[in-house]
Amino acid sequence: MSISNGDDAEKAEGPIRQRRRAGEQVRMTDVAARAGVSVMSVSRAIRDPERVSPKIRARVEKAMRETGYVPNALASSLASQRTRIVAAIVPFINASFGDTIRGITDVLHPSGYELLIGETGHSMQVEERLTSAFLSHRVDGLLLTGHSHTQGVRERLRNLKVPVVETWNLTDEPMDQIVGFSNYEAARAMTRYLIGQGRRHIGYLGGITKDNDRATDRERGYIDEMTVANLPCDRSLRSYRKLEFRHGGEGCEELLERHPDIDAIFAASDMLAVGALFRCIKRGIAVPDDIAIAGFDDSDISSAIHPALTTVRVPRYEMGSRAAQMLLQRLDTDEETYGQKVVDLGFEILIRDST
Amino acid sequence: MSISNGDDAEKAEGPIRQRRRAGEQVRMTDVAARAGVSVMSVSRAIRDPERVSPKIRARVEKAMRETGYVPNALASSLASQRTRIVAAIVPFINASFGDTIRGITDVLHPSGYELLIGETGHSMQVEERLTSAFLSHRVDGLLLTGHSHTQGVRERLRNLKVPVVETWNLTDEPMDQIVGFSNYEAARAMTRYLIGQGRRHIGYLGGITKDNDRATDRERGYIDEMTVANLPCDRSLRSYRKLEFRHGGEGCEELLERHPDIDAIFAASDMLAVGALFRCIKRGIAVPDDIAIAGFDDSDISSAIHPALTTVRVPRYEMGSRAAQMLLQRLDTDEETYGQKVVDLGFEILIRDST
DNA sequence: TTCATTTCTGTTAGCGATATCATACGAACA
DNA sequence: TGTTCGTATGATATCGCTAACAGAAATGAA
Repeated sequence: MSISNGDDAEKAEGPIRQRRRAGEQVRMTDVAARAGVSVMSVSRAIRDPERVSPKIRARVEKAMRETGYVPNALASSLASQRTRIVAAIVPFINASFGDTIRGITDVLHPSGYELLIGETGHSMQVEERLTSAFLSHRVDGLLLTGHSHTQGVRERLRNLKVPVVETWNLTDEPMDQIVGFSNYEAARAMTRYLIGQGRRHIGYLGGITKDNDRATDRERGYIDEMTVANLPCDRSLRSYRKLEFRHGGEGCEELLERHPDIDAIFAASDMLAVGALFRCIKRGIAVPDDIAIAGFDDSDISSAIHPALTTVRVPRYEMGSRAAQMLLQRLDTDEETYGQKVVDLGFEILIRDST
Repeated sequence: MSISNGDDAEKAEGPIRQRRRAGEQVRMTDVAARAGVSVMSVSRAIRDPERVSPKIRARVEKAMRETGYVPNALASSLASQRTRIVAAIVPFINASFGDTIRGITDVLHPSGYELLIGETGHSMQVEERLTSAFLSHRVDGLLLTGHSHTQGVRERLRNLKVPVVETWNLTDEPMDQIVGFSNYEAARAMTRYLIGQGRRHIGYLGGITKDNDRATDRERGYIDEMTVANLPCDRSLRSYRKLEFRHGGEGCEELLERHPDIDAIFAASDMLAVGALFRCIKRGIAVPDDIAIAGFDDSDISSAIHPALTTVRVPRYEMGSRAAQMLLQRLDTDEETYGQKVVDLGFEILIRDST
């Protein structure tokens, strides 16, 4: 029997491996040591303070303060299999979706969730890339805009069983749950209103419909209502543009050139409507006397301009907050307690001076 | 020496513990088994395909496809000590900061980074909360708006040694790095221009300065330039509002009431400027003949309205893309290769019809 | 007081990847 | 053909935390 000496002991331990560690990072172990308790007590003191004695809680809090401990959410998520992160994918980060995002965060933050935001630029390909990235990060839930997605997105979400809430439109067959309003019915309602005002030659100024179910449904609404009223709505009466002011002006010109006798323009976005309205004014066309102009979205500007814009109010903020609520209900309760699959928050036609 | 038998072995293993595992989640081990290689080969095939033989690469890719493997970024981040996530904190998600965010993601995404976005609503308290949350998630870098932050934020960032780039303003003493333009000089330049146009009674319509260095600096710029020119700029000539259209109208009324002889309004945001402009038109005040109106930001609408708005163009998109580049340069190179601490992207006075 | 419960606290084994080192395998050269 | 060196692959020990269980302490009932 040999008495092991220093050398042997070292050999027995094998080669010394040094692993890169973040600078001065304080771990839970360090806090535990300092507080003279086990790591589990620290973990509990942070996550569920009610379940440790006041004495331990106090010592842990002191130790955390003294060490400047910042919990590592990665390790926590890996061990607990939940990240407390929700991802939202929107076509564009602008004032409209900004309201929706605000609705989402106003609900998520108080519950301790963070929000990852992705912007597709209206491309389904990008949406698919973003989805994959977010799933890699193991988000607890996903909020999507609209109900048209690639097959790849659908499969991946189904496989990983991530709760999904779609927003900004309705459909009978959501991937999971959907909350919004009927873009189709809203467009029909506005078209019907314009017709009711005696307008007969109504042009449509819409968003680009590729990869965009909201734009598609709004256009369908316009076409269907015009068709029912036996009024013309052929391709020459419709112009598709990106949703920016200057494109509203351009689209307006295009319609006027093709149909000088047009007596109304229904724009599927306030940006386009305002662009068109300014263009009409600049060209000396009276709004609403010569041409009525209606928008969609009730953005800030629509009530500030002169004449104030007739438009569709949509529940931008509510779609976000409600979607987040629906998600949280499923994440924070143990069973899969579904609410309704489809939540219709409605819309409202706001009649102002431009029609 | 005892030979261990089955029983002993079982005893040594202790009680069997079942741990909750996510549903059908495929792990790297599963892919490795299916491909008949080690996990490290799978890891390398994913992260650095050049370093495995084409044969292994092909087998791994096949196995990944067949199993529908989705890499777990949490585990990866925990082991590698990098998340490939960058966080950005903005005061508000609107079109302006939307451009900046687009600049950021356009740079981050191609490099495989994701973006976490936080919105403060112009509250430093919220900024502090968000910072803590993001640090918990061990973001690799942080992009902040402006250079005024709470002491808590500064300490935490210093302790954890997270690279930070501030944006949308300049200062000689950034926390780390800063990229933007001088809000102060821009406001001075615009004020100087208005004075040069012969305006003498210039009102200021600014953002709320609490917790907002950009708003503060713009106001300082206006005041300093007016003072140098020996013109009045006392408190009664200044109105502070939230940056929305309707507040522009209200602010305009307030200034007109207090100073009916005002001959120019310098608004620290296009929203306010446009609101003021519309209000003037509605009240029959000629712009620019009776009152000149200047804005700040060159937002979309400023060139669409009539008369087109004189404003300050600021590098919204570039501030985002450049900030992200500066961050990536430090994250993706091994040494701490700093570029400049302060990057001035400049601004531009756009003279249009409203002045 | 004694025993059965309930409440707290601690021990241990992962969570799913990557870093590090060890080893096997060829190619290149003498 | 044997040796050397560089590259491709594999084994294993973490990363920092929490779930699950076990044991200790406190509480209550008899």
